[in-house]
Amino acid sequence: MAKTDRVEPSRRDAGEEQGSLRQLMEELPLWKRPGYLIRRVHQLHYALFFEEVGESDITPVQYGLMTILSTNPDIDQIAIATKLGIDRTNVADVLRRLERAGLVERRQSEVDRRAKLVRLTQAGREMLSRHYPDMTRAQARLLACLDAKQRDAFLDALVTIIEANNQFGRSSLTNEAGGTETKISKGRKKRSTE
Amino acid sequence: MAKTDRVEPSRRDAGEEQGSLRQLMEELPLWKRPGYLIRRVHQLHYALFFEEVGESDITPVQYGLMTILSTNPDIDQIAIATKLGIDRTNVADVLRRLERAGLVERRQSEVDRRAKLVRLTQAGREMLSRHYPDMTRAQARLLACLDAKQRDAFLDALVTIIEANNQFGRSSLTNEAGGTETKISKGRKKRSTE
DNA sequence: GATAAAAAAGGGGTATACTGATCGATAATA
DNA sequence: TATTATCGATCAGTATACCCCTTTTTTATC
Repeated sequence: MAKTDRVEPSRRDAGEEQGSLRQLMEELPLWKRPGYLIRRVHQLHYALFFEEVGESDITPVQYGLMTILSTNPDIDQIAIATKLGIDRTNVADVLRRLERAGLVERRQSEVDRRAKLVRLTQAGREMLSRHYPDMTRAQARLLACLDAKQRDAFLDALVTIIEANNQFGRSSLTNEAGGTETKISKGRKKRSTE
Repeated sequence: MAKTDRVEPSRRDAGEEQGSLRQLMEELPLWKRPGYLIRRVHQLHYALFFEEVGESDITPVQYGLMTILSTNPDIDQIAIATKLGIDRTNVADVLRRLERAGLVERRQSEVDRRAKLVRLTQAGREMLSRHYPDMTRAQARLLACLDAKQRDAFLDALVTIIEANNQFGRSSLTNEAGGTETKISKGRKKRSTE
């Protein structure tokens, strides 16, 4: 980690005033915080994905969304959000870009004129197939440093965490299974528009 | 096609046209893709962080940046980017918000007039201390579903992955250790501005 | 059938994150 | 010294991701 980057190495004694905070940090530095580590790994996956799939201008989220469409044609945007685990407004953004690229098409549902049903175009299906090996390679490279047992345990832990916490956030899966009203955005505090 | 919109779970047989793609997806569906799972966990951590620390309008990245400042006062922005593992342009964005909130202050370095040295204000230090328990609680809650052994293995795997892949992305740590010229944004493909 | 509740989509706003490019200051070299 | 290369910061642009709020349509209730 190399404590002394470019900044003067000896410059650390300026933190006198911090006092107890300093030792607080030593108890639980960044590299012990799961949230920090997960953010880093998340970014690494993005970088690997772009390196493997990059020239197609497709992002991991877009690929994931199209994966869902491939097995769920004519789905509406909220159902996509639920399955993908992202916010519904974000789904609309992603779909707009995919539609602009000609990879999906949206049309009004005749049954429910509020809903817009989405499906892959032929180009979308081809894109998905063509880059499937690339996507898989990106996934594999990310975990290449772990042996099979570690890898399984790691994926297991991720799934466990998601299932144990999926009541949080707008993108939870709760609104299809449990019909209680205390589900969406209940625990979120507002960000105070400032 | 277009029968049921809203898409019931049992509605999977509509994917006739996809053919081989469909079975491709069954081999490696979303829930087997580490990148997808990590994104979900990343978002869950954000949600938990906001639930615990939320009323302060502080984000995980901002808290992490201030944590670094607490042990590295008078650091420049590129050094922050290296330590935090984010892009340097993003550091500038985050700092701008923190400065606006009065939590950090920037001043020109006298030694190197290109550099702007950053440090916490008193308000920043207080904020960091005050919400330390909240932040810790958010971290703990995320992994509360794992037992101690799983937790250690999980954190271990995260660190392993980061260290094994840290040559990717603008936010890598490589440019301090290895002095070769092939380091930054070498493997990235451009996104083709469309 | 009229009214109220809920659902789907969209608009507006903000934060994170990265790319490419530029620009001023410093360092290294001719 | 003058030129060149590099470094730190910043700007413009884009994508992801979330919030709140509104509009339109549907469904449920009276």
